[in-house]
Amino acid sequence: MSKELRLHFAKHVELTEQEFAFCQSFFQTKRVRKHTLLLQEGEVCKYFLFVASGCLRAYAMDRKGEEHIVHFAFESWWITDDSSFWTGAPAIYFIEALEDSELLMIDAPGMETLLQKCPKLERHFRILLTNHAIALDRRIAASLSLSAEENYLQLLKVYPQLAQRVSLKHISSYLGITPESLSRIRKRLAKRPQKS
Amino acid sequence: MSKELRLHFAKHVELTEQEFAFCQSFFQTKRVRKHTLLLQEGEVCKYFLFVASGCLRAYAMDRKGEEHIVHFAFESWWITDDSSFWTGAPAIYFIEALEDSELLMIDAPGMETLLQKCPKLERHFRILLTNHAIALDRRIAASLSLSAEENYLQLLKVYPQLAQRVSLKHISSYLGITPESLSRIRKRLAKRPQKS
DNA sequence: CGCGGGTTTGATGATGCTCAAGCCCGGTGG
DNA sequence: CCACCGGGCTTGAGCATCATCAAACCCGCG
Repeated sequence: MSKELRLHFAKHVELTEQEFAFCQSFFQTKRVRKHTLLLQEGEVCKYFLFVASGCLRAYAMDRKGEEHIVHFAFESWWITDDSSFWTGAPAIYFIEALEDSELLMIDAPGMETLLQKCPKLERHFRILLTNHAIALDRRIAASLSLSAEENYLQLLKVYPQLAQRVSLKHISSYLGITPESLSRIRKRLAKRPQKS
Repeated sequence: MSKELRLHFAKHVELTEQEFAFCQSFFQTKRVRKHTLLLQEGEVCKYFLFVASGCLRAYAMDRKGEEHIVHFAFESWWITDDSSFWTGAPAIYFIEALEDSELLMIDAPGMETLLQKCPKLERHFRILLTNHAIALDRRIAASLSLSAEENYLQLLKVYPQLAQRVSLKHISSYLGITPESLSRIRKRLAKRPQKS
C-alpha cells in the first residue's frame, strides 16, 4: 500500500530506500469501507490522508443542512481539512469514503517532524500545493464564466473517471447545482450530436 | 520597498540580515501606475510579483470577451499566473494594476535558485500556499452554498477594505454576478437594518 | 414481491441576467 | 464659471436559467 506513496513522492523528489523507509514510518495505514466518515465538522482534524486506493469526498454542510462537496480525492491524492489540521481549529468539513479505500495517515506533529527531518519534502509539498492552487483557480474561473452545462463538460474533460465512479448526486453537489438540473443536462447532452 | 518583503518572510521563517540581503538580490523593483497591464493572456508569465504597496487584479477573459476576476492582490500578497510561471505555458490570465503600485519581481530561474540556496523559503511558501488553499476552498464553499447577497456580505467580512478600494464593477466580476445585480444588492442592504 | 435509494420528469417560481435608459459627478475646455 | 462630456453607477422591464416541489420510475436487494 505504501508503493503508491513511494511513486507519489518520486514525482517531485528523489528519495533513497532508507529515506523513504524513514518517511513511511510516520504513517499509519487504514482500510475503510464505503460510507465511513473519517472527519466530522466541529472535530479537530487529526490526520492528513493519502489515498492509496479508493475515493473520498470532503463536504461542507450549510445552515439548511445541504451538503456541498469541496473536493474529491482519488488514488494518490491527499485530503484533509487544512485549516483544522494545521491550526487545530474545529473542522468545517466532513470527510467520507465514497468507495472502500486504503489510506495512509499522518498526524500534525508527525508531519512537522517529517518535514523537518526530510526537507526535500517541503519542496514536494510546495509543488503539490502550487498545482493544487492552479486547479482551484481554474475551478473558480470556470464557475465564474460558464453555464452549468459547460461546467459539467469541463469537469468531465478534466476528470473523465468521475462520471463512472461518482453518483449524479455527488457530482451535482460538487458543481453547485441540484441533482434534477444535472439529470436534465445529461438528457440534453445525450440527445445532442456529440464528439467522440 | 523591500521592508515589506522582509516583514512578510518574517511571518514564517527567521532570516539573518545577510540571508535577507541575499534573497533580496534576486528581486527587481518596479513602480507602476494605475491601469498598467503586467501580463496578457497568451504571453509567458515571466515574473512572480510581490505587492509592496497598491493593488492588482488577475482576470480571465471568456469567449464572449467578459472579464472574470480570479484574484485581487493587496499589500504583501503575491500574484502571478502560476501555470504559466512555473511551466512556461501561455498565460491564461491578465494581470493589471488597480492602483499605483510598488512591486518586487522575481523570475522563474531566480525563484528556483532562491529556493535552492535558501531552503527555509520552501517552508515559507509551503505555508503560504496552504493558507492560500484554505482561502480558495472557503471561496468555493461560499459560492456553492450562498446566494449572491450572502456571498457579498461574506466577502466584505473577510476583506473590509475591498468596498473602499475596488470599484463595484470589479467586485461584481470577482463574485461572478453583473454590476447591476451588485448595485441592487447594495441598495437592498442599505435600506435594511444592519449591524455595526 | 415489495421496499428504498437514486434518478428522471413535469409544472411552477425565484434569482439573477440582458438590454436600455437615466443619473451622478468629476474633469476638460470654452 | 459654466457647459459639456464620459465613466461608473443606478433603475426598470422582460427574460433565461436553474431551483423547488411533487410524483413517477428504475433496479438491486432483502
